[in-house]
Amino acid sequence: MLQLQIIRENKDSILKALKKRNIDAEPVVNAVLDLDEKRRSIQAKLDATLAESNKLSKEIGSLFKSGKAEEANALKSKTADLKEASKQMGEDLNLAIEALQNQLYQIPNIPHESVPSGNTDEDNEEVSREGDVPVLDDKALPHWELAKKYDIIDFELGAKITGAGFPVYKGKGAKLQRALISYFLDKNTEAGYAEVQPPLMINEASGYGTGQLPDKEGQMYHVQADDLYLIPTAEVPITNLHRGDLLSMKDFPITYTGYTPCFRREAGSYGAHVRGLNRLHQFDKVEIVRIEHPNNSYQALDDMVEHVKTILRELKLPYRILRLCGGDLGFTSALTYDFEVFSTAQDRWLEISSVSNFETYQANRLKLRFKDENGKSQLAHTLNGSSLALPRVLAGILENYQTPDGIKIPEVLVPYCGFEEIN
RNA sequence: GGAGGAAUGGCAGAGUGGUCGAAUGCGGCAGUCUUGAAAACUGUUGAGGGUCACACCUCCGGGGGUUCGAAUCCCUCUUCCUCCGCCA
Repeated sequence: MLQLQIIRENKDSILKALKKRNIDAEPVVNAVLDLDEKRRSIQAKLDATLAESNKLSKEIGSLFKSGKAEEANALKSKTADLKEASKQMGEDLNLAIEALQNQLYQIPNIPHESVPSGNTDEDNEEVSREGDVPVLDDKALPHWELAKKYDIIDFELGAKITGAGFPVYKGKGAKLQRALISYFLDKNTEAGYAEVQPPLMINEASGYGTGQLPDKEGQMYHVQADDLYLIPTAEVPITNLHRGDLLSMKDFPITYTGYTPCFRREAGSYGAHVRGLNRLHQFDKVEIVRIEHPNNSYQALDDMVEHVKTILRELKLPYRILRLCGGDLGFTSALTYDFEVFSTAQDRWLEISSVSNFETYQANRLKLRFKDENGKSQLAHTLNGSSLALPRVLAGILENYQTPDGIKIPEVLVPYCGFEEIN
């Protein structure tokens, strides 16, 4: 959520920046400014009334103390009107605050200046590309065929147990998945990220904190009986670890990594592009999260990008990095780099990581602040990235490492797997 | 699930109806001392709103109530602790 003060002071530049997202934010920004004005005016009146009432109370108190009960009782009657008025104003104030909040929730983050303009994923800017795309023979199969051939992932079985998009990993497929999780976590902890295992369900406050609510309510599974949501990503519980915190400078940087399953309803997604592992309702992901001083957050973002690169290099998967354009940028993000692995057998790029700086957008909702060098509290910056999303890495490995005789295991994973080939 | 207890500033911890936004300790910051550091000593230090700046207002887990006045009394919810039951 954008900071009110910044909206007040920079309306024009905010509107201009939001145009990169192809939205005209003027109506909502105007509504925010009006409601803010309204809120302050109600607040001022309420404060004056309360001040008067406080003053009377003190007088009454001192009159009682000095034994002038009669005068005190006379004053009491004067407070009734004030009380009634302040009650009404309090209700008006709450309504104004709520309305203001609702409008603020509708304004997305301001794109970073480096974000290219554009509407769709086709307008994303490729910033680098690395790795060799293997040359496969004509009999190369997409991963869902390979999964069946070697009996390592069973989509139908998962559909029986739960539904489409909930695969069952079997045998070496399950082991490979576990190997990847361990490998990712090891890489991340070696790089200094502290490992955590957060809850897989979150409450409403956490959902609002990182911005999944109210914006993406329909994308999360909601457990009605307890009013909890299944996490769509570890970003939510891990970033919320510090909701409400007032940090000191020496706490920075705060860095975490965590493995969790992720649950996404993905309502309305069908067709060839969501086949196999390409898009699931439940999938595994290892996440990295950082909380940073504002001056350092873009350096941190670069560090995260570099870190993910080293993993993909070790896995020897061909990848490219995209800087998301305004139209494709997530609601809460200021700058996002997507990593995509080239799947030879499908002849397409698969998104396997998304690394973002949210600047103060989430921190504002989280009330995640720190004391700066002047002793002032200000909002921290939050960042996160996948390192990595398992299914598409798995798809990439299966497809790119296939041979007529079986699927080779990337060298770095062999110690984790305990075998060199799936056949 | 049942019975009790608790929730206070960055942390610990006093405070049971009227200058309490809140003692004290730790921590933080500034200074004295020191070649430097530590120790010691002195001062300072909650958050948010509001204002050009003051004033002023709000906040003692959340919500509601009693009262002229609530951290303090009542109701309710949440969370934590102890005991009992159940259980991976």
